[in-house]
Amino acid sequence: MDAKDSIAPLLSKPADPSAVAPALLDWYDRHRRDLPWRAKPGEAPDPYRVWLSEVMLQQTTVATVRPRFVAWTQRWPTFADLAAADEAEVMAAWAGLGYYARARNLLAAARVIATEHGGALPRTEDALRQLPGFGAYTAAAVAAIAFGERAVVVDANVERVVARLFAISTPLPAARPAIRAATDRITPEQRAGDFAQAMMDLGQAVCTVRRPRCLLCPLSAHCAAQASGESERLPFKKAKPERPHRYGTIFWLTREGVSGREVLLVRRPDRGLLGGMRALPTGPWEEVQPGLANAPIQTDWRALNAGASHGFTHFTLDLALVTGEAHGAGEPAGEWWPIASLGDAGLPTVFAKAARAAMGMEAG
DNA sequence: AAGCCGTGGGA
DNA sequence: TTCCCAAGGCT
Repeated sequence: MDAKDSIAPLLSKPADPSAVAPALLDWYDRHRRDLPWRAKPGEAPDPYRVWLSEVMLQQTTVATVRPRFVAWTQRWPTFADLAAADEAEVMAAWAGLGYYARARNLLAAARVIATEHGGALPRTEDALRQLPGFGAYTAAAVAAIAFGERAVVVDANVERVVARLFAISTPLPAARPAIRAATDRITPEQRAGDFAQAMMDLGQAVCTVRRPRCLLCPLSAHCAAQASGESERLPFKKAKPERPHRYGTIFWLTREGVSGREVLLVRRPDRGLLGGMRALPTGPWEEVQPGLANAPIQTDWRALNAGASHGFTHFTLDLALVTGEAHGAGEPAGEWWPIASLGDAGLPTVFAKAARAAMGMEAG
């Protein structure tokens, strides 16, 4: 080995980018995870299942997705089944998974696929990119994993692995163009789908955010960050703004229905936070507690010594809980839902929490 | 382009 | 407790 070879890792790049994919694919063939949406070796992938898994896994952990994926594919096993589904049922089936625009886009895309693509996904990245819910990542991932196209797949795992492999010290998100270019350099012509999944498995199990297991890494010999001892510090990230606090009121409005107690639910507007989801009525969410503003009806509201606190991505919400009994005059907007089967309403987590609190108070 | 958009788990 | 983060997309 001459001097040039020995300092190569210090030049902020793998000595030989073309050596990365073979080493990684060899590791993947021995350590790949067995996942419900993943084709077994030698099996043809099912594009519907690949697509659904990619959407469910956006910003969502494998542990959370696994049971939801199984339940979903039992209920809607194909594009055609999903395209024919009722929107309210689809939204309720997504309840608790978060980022609810994903569910709306999933259904919208299934219907476009049924009506304009003969019931099958297009194979190319560019064509996939035109469908609702397909951004740069998902289009590349589906093209590569479902159809074997050579696409450059970059998710948060790949960003981390590649930032370390090439010791890219520009903070995210400014580093994205450089990271994508570097990923392009190590993506193989063959098995691009396995390569992408291998990078993600590696990022999940070995090249982790904290305490990366560099001793177990099949790429350590090629890794610039490993050579310079800065694996755990990369990638750098721009600091995030601090999360503000907001306050609101939940109105737990009940009545005696034909088959037991019922509570008033509303449907949130299609766009915005928790868009299109069933919900408990709330007033505005503001920096100061808004009290009984925008109550669904005028009645004798009673404050409960309970509420719900919930962290969203960009603010924390504290909801006070008030209860009231519907009187005869004036029917409020919304739907009356049997309290005994509230679990079937498909409430987002913040409202499920509040409902539990309200029922606990009433039972106690 | 940067802010909006959920949730649950790990440290 | 609090903070960070995960197979991102949309505007």
